[in-house]
Amino acid sequence: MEGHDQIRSAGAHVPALRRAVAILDHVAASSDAPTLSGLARALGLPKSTAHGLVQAMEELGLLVRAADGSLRTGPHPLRWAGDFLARTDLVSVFRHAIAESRRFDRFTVTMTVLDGGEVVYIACSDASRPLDVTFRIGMRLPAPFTATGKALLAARPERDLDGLFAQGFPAPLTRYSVASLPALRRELVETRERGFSIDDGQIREGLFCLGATVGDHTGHAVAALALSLTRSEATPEVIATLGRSLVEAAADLSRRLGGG
Amino acid sequence: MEGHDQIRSAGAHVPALRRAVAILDHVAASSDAPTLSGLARALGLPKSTAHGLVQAMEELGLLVRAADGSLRTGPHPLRWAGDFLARTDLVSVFRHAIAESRRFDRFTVTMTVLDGGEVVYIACSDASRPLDVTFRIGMRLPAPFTATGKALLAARPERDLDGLFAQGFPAPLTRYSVASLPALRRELVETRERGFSIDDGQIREGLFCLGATVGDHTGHAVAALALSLTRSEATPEVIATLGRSLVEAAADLSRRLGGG
DNA sequence: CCCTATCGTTCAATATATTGAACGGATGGT
DNA sequence: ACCATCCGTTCAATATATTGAACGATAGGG
Repeated sequence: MEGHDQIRSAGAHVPALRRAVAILDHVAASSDAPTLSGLARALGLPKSTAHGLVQAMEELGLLVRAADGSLRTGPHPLRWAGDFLARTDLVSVFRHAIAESRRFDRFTVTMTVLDGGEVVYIACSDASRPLDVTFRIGMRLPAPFTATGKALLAARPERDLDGLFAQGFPAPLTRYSVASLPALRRELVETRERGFSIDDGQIREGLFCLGATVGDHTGHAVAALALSLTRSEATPEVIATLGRSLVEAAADLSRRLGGG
Repeated sequence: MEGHDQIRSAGAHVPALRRAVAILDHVAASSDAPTLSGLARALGLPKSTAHGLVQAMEELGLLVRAADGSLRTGPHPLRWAGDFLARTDLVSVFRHAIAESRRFDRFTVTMTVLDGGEVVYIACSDASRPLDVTFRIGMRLPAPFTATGKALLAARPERDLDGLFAQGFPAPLTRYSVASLPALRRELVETRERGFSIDDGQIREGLFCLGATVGDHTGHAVAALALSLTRSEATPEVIATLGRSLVEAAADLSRRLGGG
């Protein structure tokens, strides 16, 4: 179970906090609202321990309990997520540079940040309708398979990859998903050479995505943009042209964030 | 310090989690990124305890540490906030019913949920520009002073108010802010009679807001809308007309959520 | 240049959290 | 209607987290 090993790993501090995070992750990931006993079972927790945690989490606004006892994520993390988004100013900059400028009107453009070995979606400009940030906030996918994730991982020191995937490489989402850390390393070398990343059907077959990192005032990659098209549209000319445009757009966002 | 009493209250369980939440609240509320020693001091925690908590929170993606040691909120709560927003479907419904329909084009309309004794902003339609959800996500204000907060509190059982403000009534934001729980109760009686709430300069002088609750499929108030205008615009006729429209809009949202 | 103050970090002594066992209640099947 | 199963909850015995004292590093002021 996700996070389960993180709860129990040798030398891990503050187990109550780790368990609470695992509970929230589980509840957020569940399509059906779990009960206290159900999540205790799923996460391998004693019922009385889960009970104490859940009670505290309700008091803190982290979880909400329905009348039938089922549990849902509560409003309190909105405060932290809102601060995270406001602080980095990423979404505002995205809006100005991508969504409102109609720079890539024909394509879906998304922005993500890295969270461990996954990417989290924080902004989206959908070609078919107005800006739809909220739908995507918090959505996550394994970084190795996404264009933004590949761009962000390519910008990280090589040694970081061992730590990010020490507990196992994510299971492939399609038959094109990169299947191992060595194979991912080779892709990242290509990404650095090319200047932008490519996800060719690794998230969904037929979907072709380009990615480029956005740097902050220190130059560090803090987010990445991805542009999506269909595989049939992705001729070498189109890839080169859109890749260049995306890198320029990402550089534009970087400048707006105070980067070089 | 906010949350401080919550950490140490008699019978409080899971102190490590409460402390972690207090740390996140502090970091989210700080305009300057605090250091480990600074937040230990601010929250009355032993440095070694704060150190252990912060290290775990970094590992969990709850906090991010800059090169100079300063701390910021991390990306992980996005997952939970995103689930919370997606699950209730509130923002999507808001978008369709308010933002896209241009129902209240000349006014700012916001939507909040209750989190303890505060409201959290989850959507906003600003008269002067396109939908700007992300700017407001997580922003919070004391519920007693806001139009949405008054509407939500009016929909709660009377006895809940004692619990929500057991640890003290919030300090007024302006000279018009309601100053006590008994006075708030009287306002809520008026709110129920009128069918919508009024914030007359309690958040900011000169700002006049109307509020109405949005119910879910069970009929329970899960969010509230507020419409903002200036005090000079707020003649009795305008108040009556806009109040009615807001209640209708809120009922419309309720129907879209499966309510009566 | 030197000294003081504060930082982040470590670890064994001290303080406290966790949880197994048991309970009453609710639900569903026979 | 009754019984079995599972639920949420409680609490004292058991297991473990917390933290004071100390350290090396860093920064700023004299």
